[in-house]
Amino acid sequence: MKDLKRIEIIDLLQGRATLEIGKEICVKGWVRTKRGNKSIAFIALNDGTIIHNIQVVVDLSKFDEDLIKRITTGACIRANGTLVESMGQGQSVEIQATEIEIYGEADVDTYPLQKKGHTLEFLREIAHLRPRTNTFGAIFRMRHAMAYAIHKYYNDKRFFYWHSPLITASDCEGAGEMFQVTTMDLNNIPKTQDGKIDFSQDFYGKQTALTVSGQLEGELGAMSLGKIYTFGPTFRAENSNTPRHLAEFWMIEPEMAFYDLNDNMDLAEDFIKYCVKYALDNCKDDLEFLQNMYDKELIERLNFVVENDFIRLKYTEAIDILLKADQKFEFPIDWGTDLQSEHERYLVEKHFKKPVILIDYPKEIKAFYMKQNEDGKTVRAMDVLFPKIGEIIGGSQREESLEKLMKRMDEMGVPKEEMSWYLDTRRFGSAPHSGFGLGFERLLLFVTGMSNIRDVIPFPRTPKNADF
RNA sequence: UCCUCCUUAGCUCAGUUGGUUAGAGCACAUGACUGUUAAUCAUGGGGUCCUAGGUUCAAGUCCUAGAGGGGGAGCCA
Repeated sequence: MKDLKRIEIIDLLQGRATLEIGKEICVKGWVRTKRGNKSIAFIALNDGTIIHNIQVVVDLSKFDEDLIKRITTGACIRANGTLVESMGQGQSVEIQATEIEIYGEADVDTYPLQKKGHTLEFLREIAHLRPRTNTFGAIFRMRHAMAYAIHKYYNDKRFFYWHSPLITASDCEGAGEMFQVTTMDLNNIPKTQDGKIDFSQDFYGKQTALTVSGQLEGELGAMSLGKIYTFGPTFRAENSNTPRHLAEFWMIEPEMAFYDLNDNMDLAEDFIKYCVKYALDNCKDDLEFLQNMYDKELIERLNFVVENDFIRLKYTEAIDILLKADQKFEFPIDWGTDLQSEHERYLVEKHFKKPVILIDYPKEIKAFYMKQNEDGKTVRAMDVLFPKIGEIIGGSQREESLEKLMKRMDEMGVPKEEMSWYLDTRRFGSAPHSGFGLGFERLLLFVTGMSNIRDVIPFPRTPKNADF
């Protein structure tokens, strides 16, 4: 078989390569469908570079019958052939095959992917094969594009990519049950004399767990490099079984010195709009597919978010709106308690019909590190609420006063001794600063139009599921 | 974790009041067709009715428990 340099299908279909009709080329990829009759076969070939397939046309009189028979849905092949203008509808160019090699067959009786008709639930059970479908190809290409857009956005704004540790010994990073990390023999756990677990014999010499947030270490970066962001995996051991929660997810956490809450909101809004705009500009084919298959208003909704300002609203004002709302809620509206999902949805989807940034929450329902307002009752927190997915960002201006911060830690029972490294930021050269966390998969839910977070990460980790 | 719904062929689903041999579409196999687009047409093979108990002359169908999954809620990103 002639040794030709492989051309990626995206280059064939989008004309990025210098190609001419009549030239002999080579493509490699996985067979999506094969159809035809006694004398001719059409193979739809996909190599993952783009959602569209290249059509390989096979004149059966020129090929061994057994070879063609072994080319089935899912098989991987290499094909040499002449690039020609298509005689059929549906594609502009196709390949008239001259030689075909099968890299790997896919047994028709056991290969689980078919030409049609799979539910997202079924595909979740074969997560190792689902990237070969149109849907998950589109989603994971977009996942990459969003990750790239995030790095580009912050790099262009002179933020530094900062690596907070994934293993941590502080158990007060924020809300959330933690996954313990240990090298101790669980069948023979060392005990101290008073019968407690002796963590001094563990790998780090103390009790450790996977991080639930890189924020506290992120603040150390901001108080030195000025503007940083983290972008890495985050672990929460909560028994959450919802379409919006994962036990292992990715989070982006920018942290900025000299930013007050307004600067923080400006950044959050600009950042999300940039990412959505990036998807619109760079993922057109994948977006159109997802729109056709899953969400008829997807592109319209993305454009709407890019073009319209987010509503900015104080918690207290939100309570007033909800109290006057012409709608019955299951849960009572009461100043001082956190808003329920139904309340957030009312504000975002019914009242404003726009993304909403809620600020100045009661201090009792927010974390210890948030800057206290002068009213003594609220803190400079902000939650960005999106239609369908709810909270996509949570953040705040941080309390920079050592005295106020320590007082709040005492009130909330946060141990100051273990946190002395954190308090040093306030002890030495403290400064106003702010930051937030954006759930990467929740952003992906929004830009892909998917409705279950397990479908926007290759191998979802949830309670009772760590397959693959 | 709570509420609720679901589990029947490889996949998606139907299955009447508890009653004979559990059906369809797609997929697959064979055949037909010189250009298909989820190709079409004909024929054919294919079942632990989620699991374990129970009620009954008789259970895919009713009851109990369990497992897995969906949706909603809580926790949050």
